[in-house]
Formats: sequence, C-alpha cells, structure tokens
Amino acid sequence: MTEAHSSDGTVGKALKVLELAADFGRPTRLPELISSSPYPKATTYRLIQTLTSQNMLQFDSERKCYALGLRLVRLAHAAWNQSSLAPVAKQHIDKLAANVGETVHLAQLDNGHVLYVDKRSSEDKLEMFSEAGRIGPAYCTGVGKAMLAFLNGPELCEALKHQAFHRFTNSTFCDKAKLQDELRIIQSSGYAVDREEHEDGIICVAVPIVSKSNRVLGALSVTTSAYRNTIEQLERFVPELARTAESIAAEAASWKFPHHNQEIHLGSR
Amino acid sequence: MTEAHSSDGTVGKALKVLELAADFGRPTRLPELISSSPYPKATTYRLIQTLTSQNMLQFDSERKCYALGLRLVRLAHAAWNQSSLAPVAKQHIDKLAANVGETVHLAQLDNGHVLYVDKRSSEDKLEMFSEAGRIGPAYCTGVGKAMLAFLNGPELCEALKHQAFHRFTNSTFCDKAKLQDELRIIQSSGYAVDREEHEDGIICVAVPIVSKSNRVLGALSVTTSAYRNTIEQLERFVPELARTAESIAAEAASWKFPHHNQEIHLGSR
DNA sequence: AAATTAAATTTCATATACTGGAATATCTAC
DNA sequence: GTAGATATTCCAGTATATGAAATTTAATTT
Repeated sequence: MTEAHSSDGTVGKALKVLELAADFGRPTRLPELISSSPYPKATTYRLIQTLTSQNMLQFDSERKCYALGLRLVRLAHAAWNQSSLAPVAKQHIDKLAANVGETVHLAQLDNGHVLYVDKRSSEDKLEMFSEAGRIGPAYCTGVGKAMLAFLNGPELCEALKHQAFHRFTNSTFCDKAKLQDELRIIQSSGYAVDREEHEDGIICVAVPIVSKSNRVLGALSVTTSAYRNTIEQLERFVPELARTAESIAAEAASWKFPHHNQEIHLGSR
Repeated sequence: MTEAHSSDGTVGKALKVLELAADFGRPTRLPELISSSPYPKATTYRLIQTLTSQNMLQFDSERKCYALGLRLVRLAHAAWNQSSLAPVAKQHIDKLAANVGETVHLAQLDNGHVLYVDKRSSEDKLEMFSEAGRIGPAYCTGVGKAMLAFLNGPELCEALKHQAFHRFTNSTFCDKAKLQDELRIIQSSGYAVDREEHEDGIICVAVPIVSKSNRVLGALSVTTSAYRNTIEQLERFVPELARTAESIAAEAASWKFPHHNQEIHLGSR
C-alpha cells in the first residue's frame, strides 16, 4: 500500500536522482550521476537542475560537483521532531542509559532497513546527525530483528524483500530461512540478540517498541563490546529495556499533538 | 541565480507542499494542508499522495494526519555528512568548547536564514536533531550577523530580502538600515555580538568562517547567559574563536573528497 | 595554438503526465 | 437517517516532461 513505487511520475524520478546523489556518499560529478541514473541524460540533467534550484542539491562550482542540499537538513529536523520516536522517547532513554551505563540506540524501520533516530553513549560526546539518520541492515542487527519479529505477515514479507543478506561477519545469518527461525524465537522470548552478526566485537540485546494495537513503532537496544561483556550479562538489562519500551509506547499513544506550532518569525522562503 | 523559484514544475510544487507540512510543525490533517496550499484541491491532494508513496510524508491512519517522512531523516544524514561544515569542524569545535567552557554553535546560511548544523554544550547531553537542523533568523543572531557581514553585494541583497525583522526582544534591530550599520562594524571588527537581540538573557559573540576565496562558509559562536557573563567577558574568547574558524576554513578547503563511499550493504530501496 | 576528446547545455517535435472543476463516494456527527 | 464535512475519482484539455540528437563549452592532448 504505502510502497515507494519507483515511479511516481516526475516527482518520483526527481527523488530517485536525489537518492542516487545520497548513495554516492560524497559530492558527485554530473557524469557520475548521469551514468548511474536509470533515466536518459537530458532527463536526469534537468531533474538535477530542478533539485539544485530547489536547494535539495547544491552545486559546488569550484569542484564542479553536486552534494545534497542543506534544505534537507532543515526538513529532516522537522521530520525528526514530528515523526520519529526520539522526542517522545528522550526522557526514557536518558534514564535507561544512565542506569545501564552502556550505549543505547533508538531505531525505527525505514523501507525494510534500520534507521537510527537517537543514541545515548556513556563515553562519546554527542554525535548528532553522525548517528541519527544512519541506516543499517535489519536482518543482522538487534534492533532490526526485534522489529522484524513483531511485524505482521504482509509487513514482514515486504520488509524481507529489502534484505541483502550480506555476510558482514562469520556470525551473520545469510539466508531468509535461518532468519525466520530466529524471528520465531524472538517472538516468544520478546527480545533479540546480536552476537557479532553485524560487526565483529559488538553484541547487543534489543526489544521492540510495540503499540497497543500491536504495530511496531521502533526498537531499543543496549550495545556493548564482546570483549567487555557476554550476552548473558547483557540479558540482565532486558527487563528494564522492556519496561522502557513499554513506557515509550504508552507515551507515544498519548502524545496526540504534543508539538504546538512554535512561532518562528522568519521572512519568506 | 541559484534561487529557489517557487515553480520548478511538478517537483517544485511537490516540495512546496512538503514545506507546508514542515511549517505546521506537527502532524497535519488533509484539509489543513489543502487549504494552506496555493494549488487547487485535486492537485494538492495528488502531490500529497505522491509524497506519501515516496516516504517523504507519512500518513498516520489512526489520527488521520500527515507528518514528514523518515526518508527525510535518512537523506539529511547524508546531506549533513556531505554538505555541512559539521564533519570537518567536529574536532575543532570539540577543542573550542572544552577551552571556553560555554555553549558553541556552528551554523550555516540557508536561504537567508541561520541553520544550526552542530552544537557543543557544557551542560546538556547530546540533543541531536533537536539542535542540528534548527533554523533561526539571521538579522538578530550572532552567527547570522557574522555571516551577513561578509557576504558580497548580490548575496547580501538576496539574503536581506528574507529577513522578517520581527521584534523578538527590546534589543532586536528591527530595520534594514540599522542592521546595515551594524554589519559595517562587524566587517571591520571581524566579529559579531548578540546583545539579547533574539532571546532575553542570551548573549553571544560570533565569527564568520570564510574561505580563502572570501566566500562565507558558515559561522561559529560562543553563547552564554547575560546573567552569568558580560559581553566584555565573552569578547576574550574572540581570538580563539577566530583561530578556530580559520582552521575550519583551511580544513574545508583541503577536504576535497574526504568521504569514501563506505560500503553499506543493504538491499533494494 | 590547433586538434581532440569529454562535459555541459539546448533544441524541438512528440508523447505523456499533470491539471483542476466538478461529480461522487466515504466518513462523522447529530 | 440526514446533514455536513472530508476523501477520492473522473476526464477532457493542456501544459509539461521527454529524449535523441545537435550544439556549445570546457578540458586535454598533440
């Protein structure tokens, strides 16, 4: 239903090109964009022009390359506030992180992938966007599996289509069947475990955040180093993790329209 | 030249509608969007459909409202990494914040407005998007005035068009002439001061970050409470602030293509 | 400096996708 | 059950996007 059909007319194409620019992960030259685009040269060229004129891309005239525009950062700020669990979860995560003394991640599902929307870390200073907005695989991360396990049939089916099953480490589950077995276990236990499946030396436990109506809203995890802790030690955190997830779900439900249109007096756009 | 003409065909209209949804600052109902849209009902309706299908908006079926989509958060993460000064400036800001022991802001100009892209705070924990992506006025903030002062003629002219000159506090400069006088002072002194012009009780000093070729890249500020410090005390930080700005500009210049396309193995979008 | 190659931009006839007033269907409330 | 609001679809007319090819511009080589 709410699938991102690759073709929603011109707008879909423009966003596809924008996504290409994002995928390069660095400022990109016109020919690179054109050749990686599924659309003909002239079409791609004009879409890029339009996106640039709209500040969704920006052109660096010295280096002759295109990068994502800052307008996206502004829009994402609004998106993060309006649509992510982060503002609702903030207080709860603060408390959780303080109690467990390990890194806490808040993630949501975006197109079958894990989107990290917030993070608390004992050591690091704040990392802002360098963390929030990051994406990762769903099939081999704690938060990813926790969310997948509680999706309903069609949702799961859709999400599974997007899994790459790339082998990151020796422990990575590389096929759908094994993953589905694992998901069943998670369903009954209520939490997921990542045993260095995504990154060597990194383990975590994660729980889903599920609404009253059984919709998966997101997931919460506690991550640590495999050299510092064992899975068993992490599992001690599960009850508190689960309690926090519940609180977040409850607050998300009550937070109908929490954000009032705080007046920002700016001129024309 | 690189102006955001409100009409770049369908794409421009779609983005305009997206912007409307962002401006509400909260999940919005269809009629609200339709009536605030400059386009006819059916057109707006379909643009919303397209944006939703593209995950730029998301529809909350329980509350029957549209909110900005998480795809924006993902895209913004890439934008922040590629296009903002934040990744380049990170180390420098860390050091600066540690030395001055006050809140440090990194901002850039977006369509005549101040866009905060990073922040270091002595007290607060990390605040992620709640800070990064925030916008503010240029004409009455330290970072804003610092940037305006070093724009060239056409750029300044363009930027001034977007200033609302709303009176936030008793100290706010409310007209263009006074602002321009102030900008001249900033030009010669090299730094800007905010004497509670935007928010009562908040003062700051700011310096622009200017490239070798004299282009304004951004601005850096140290903020504090008017009750804790005086402007004169803040001015002691100006030399270090200026040095940091220079380092950032230098590093930005050398950072041609710093980000290699770190392989993220995900499935299809 | 001329020649060669690559990159950026424009042209233009065509086809397609967008448009929007109005009709209709669907939901809500009384 | 009816009124009023909201959501969605129709469809002809048209503006807009399309894309192969041509042209201009810039970068490299000889």
